[in-house]
Amino acid sequence: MAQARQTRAEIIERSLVLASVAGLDGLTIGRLAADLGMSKSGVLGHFGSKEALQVAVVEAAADLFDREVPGRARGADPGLPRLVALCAAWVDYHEHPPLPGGCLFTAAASEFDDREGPVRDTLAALAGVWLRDLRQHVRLAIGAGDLPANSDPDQILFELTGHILALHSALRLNRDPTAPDRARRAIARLLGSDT
Amino acid sequence: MAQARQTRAEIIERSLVLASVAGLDGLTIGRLAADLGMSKSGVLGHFGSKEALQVAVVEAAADLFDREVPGRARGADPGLPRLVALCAAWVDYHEHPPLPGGCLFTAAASEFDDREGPVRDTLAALAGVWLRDLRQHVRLAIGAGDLPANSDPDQILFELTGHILALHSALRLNRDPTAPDRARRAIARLLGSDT
DNA sequence: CCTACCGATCGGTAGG
DNA sequence: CCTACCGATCGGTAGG
Repeated sequence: MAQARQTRAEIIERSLVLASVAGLDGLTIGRLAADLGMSKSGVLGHFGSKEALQVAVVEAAADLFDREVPGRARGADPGLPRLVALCAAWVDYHEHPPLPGGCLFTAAASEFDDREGPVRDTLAALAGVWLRDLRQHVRLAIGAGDLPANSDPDQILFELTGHILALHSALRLNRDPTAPDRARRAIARLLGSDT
Repeated sequence: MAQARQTRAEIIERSLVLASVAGLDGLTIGRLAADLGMSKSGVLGHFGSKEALQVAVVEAAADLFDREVPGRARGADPGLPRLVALCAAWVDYHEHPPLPGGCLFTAAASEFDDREGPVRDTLAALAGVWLRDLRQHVRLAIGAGDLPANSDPDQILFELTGHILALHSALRLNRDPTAPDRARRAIARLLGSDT
């Protein structure tokens, strides 16, 4: 039914908001049902279990990320220009998060990194896809001479993710408004475009 | 009573282990009581509320961090040598965490960064103390000519915490054994001691 | 999608 | 520190 799909989309949308603030565990069927004016079993019927709901929420967060970050950099040429555009969109996404609790990925990764199961596996797989995308443009940039020939792509990715994680932490824990500019400066230095 | 203090210490010790894996919310009075062979009210009596227990656990995690990181760098001279020693101990602490779930601070900060209340306040205050300590040695290093005179101490701290957060993420989510060396390399480059 | 319900567990309290 | 208990809420199921 189209109606069922619509209801499912509404559940996911609300789940993204709740989970971004309270975490994927803090997201409860009861709270979700109350917010949506549904019964608990009505909510659960769309997913089967809380764990399946959590996986669906993580996948929806990935779709959101794809729209907000790669989606906004798609116009830039492959290689360094695309890498720079991706990083700019990535910082913007943290500076102006589409969800009230900020990047659901960053929070969920920290929440599930010590557990086993499908939620953790989904998070790790999606992070892998994103890093592979970035790595490709790092390699193209090196090949084009836009990054030093002796650059280590994985070292660049390591430091890049660090700058983003520092941004997330400085914004949310320290509420430091200078963090986005610090992240942009760090990234510019890393990618050699600070000249 | 000395016995009461001893019991409290045992509760905290067990709490550190449980919370490092399950988070400060995943830490429950019932599980704690069962593990310790106590009643729930016996556990709760030492703290008054779960929130007070969470604050006590965060403070105990700070004591642990102090022993493991600043405590091991205390022999190095103030300024760049101390800064380098602090960073080396910081990476070691993540590579060989004293708790099974890794740095409880990093996990708890992410868990509580969107909430209000004493747990969040305690976490933010302790992070502030640690950054102030680091900042002092960055400044001394600049004053001594061991870091460029035009260095921005807070930018260095931002990038430093990023490298550590990237280390935490790479170790725990990606289970990447090369992460500690990547963190050391990134830090060496940041502090100019990679020559 | 609903009502009605399950056993388990939550944080916390009363009273000793 | 205990027993005994509270109301609330958890994820989930039966049956429609």
